[in-house]
Amino acid sequence: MARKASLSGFPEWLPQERAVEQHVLDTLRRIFELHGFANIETRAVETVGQLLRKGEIDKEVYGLSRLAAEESAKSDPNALALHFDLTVPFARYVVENAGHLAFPFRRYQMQKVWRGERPQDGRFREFTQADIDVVGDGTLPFRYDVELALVIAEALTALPIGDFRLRVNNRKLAEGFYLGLGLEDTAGVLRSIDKLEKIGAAKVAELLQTELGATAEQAAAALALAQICTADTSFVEQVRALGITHPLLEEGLDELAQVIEAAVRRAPGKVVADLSIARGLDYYTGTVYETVLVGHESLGSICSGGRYESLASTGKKNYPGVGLSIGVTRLVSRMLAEETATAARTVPSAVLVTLANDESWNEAQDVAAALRARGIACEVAAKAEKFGKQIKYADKRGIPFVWFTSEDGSHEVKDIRSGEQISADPASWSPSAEDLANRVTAAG
RNA sequence: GUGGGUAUAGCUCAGUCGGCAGAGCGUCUGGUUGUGGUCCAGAAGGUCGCGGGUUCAAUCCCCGUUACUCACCCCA
Repeated sequence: MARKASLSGFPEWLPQERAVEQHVLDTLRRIFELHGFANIETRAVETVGQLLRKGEIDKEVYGLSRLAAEESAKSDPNALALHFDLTVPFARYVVENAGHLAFPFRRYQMQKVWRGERPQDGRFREFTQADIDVVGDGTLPFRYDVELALVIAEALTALPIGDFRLRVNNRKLAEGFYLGLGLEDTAGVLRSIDKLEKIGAAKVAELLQTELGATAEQAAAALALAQICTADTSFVEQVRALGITHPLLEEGLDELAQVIEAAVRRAPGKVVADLSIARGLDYYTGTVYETVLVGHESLGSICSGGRYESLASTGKKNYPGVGLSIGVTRLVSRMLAEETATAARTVPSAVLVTLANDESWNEAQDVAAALRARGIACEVAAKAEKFGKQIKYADKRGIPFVWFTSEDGSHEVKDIRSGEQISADPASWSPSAEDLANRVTAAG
């Protein structure tokens, strides 16, 4: 069902596909709000200076200029560009509105973002992210790192996407371990470790020795750490068994253990401690999260995030935060391609009100109005075509019910899936709960 | 940004070793004086991605270009 877009990387869905995406967004919204997250929306545009504050990914950023504008200096920090994620705009928003927000501030945000990447399966240039973050004024209790993992696990469980694994690591743990091991270039080690799944342990060991000057023993220890992956807190013992000590390592072990301990109770089987998770560690300062769909690991992470010790700051003030971002478009594109979930109809209508003759249009509108007044989505046929055609109109759209009104004013409604036809009253008839809305259901 | 593959009907693809362009599915119309999905008949729909070259002749060969696609990079 998933089709190629005319412009690669800028996906557009058919109505039935969009229904699946909307179901995902509705579900996420419901779960996030059940956990008390408030919604905000930020503008699509930020200044270049704001977007590049943290890093050097400028080649991924789409600039914004008038067609008539002169070729202006790209380095102009006041030039405008489309946001490439929702975290950077959120950080700006927090600083700008700090006086109006109550901290810790928890928000969710579901918007399009843009990245000038080479598109591929599951990778887009325009896509939707659904973020939740909590940001504190000055300090933010670690407890939120635990809570967010649970909220995300609950949200993903509510989606018709099959099994997933929320893999959690902690940068302090990894960094402390490498420092205790005597490897100073912790970022370099992490970059190498990140390749573990792709190139294998032997190649990574080689890389660590040739490029980072590690000894064979140090490389082996670093690899041993990365290969630890447990569904409970037993990773702590496994790390200690490697015999490395460092204050930062202890702190990281304690934090990660808190997350896993809570997850074992509240989201059993969904969250694992995976010490090979290294991505994004550059900007994160503690907990890091990454999520894969079981059986679709090659799709990459569908939800990632972590702890920033200074998500935002202004002079004296510092705002630490922790958050995660769900790649809605990536997730939906795979759901559509694999048909793990499908929408029953191409339109919201549950009922098509037919016309017996062209003069009965007003009466048909009365029927439709009575149904709509009770929350039943319906539409009225435009022409008094043969009933066969009117039924076909409904069938092609997946509309389950067709309404007939006789000249004597009596009504009948037909379920075109079963063929069953019964007399009905527009003031009281209702479809079953499943047929009321366009249901999105997981494939069996 | 680097490297490989592909480009023919709305979709999935054939095809001509250079000589008027094909199938299946889908779409539309009719077959039923009114209750669909089957069946039958018919129709519409293509500058063979775009530009140039070779040739009597190019959708086919050559060059360029654009788009799509896969891998790398990076990431949701």
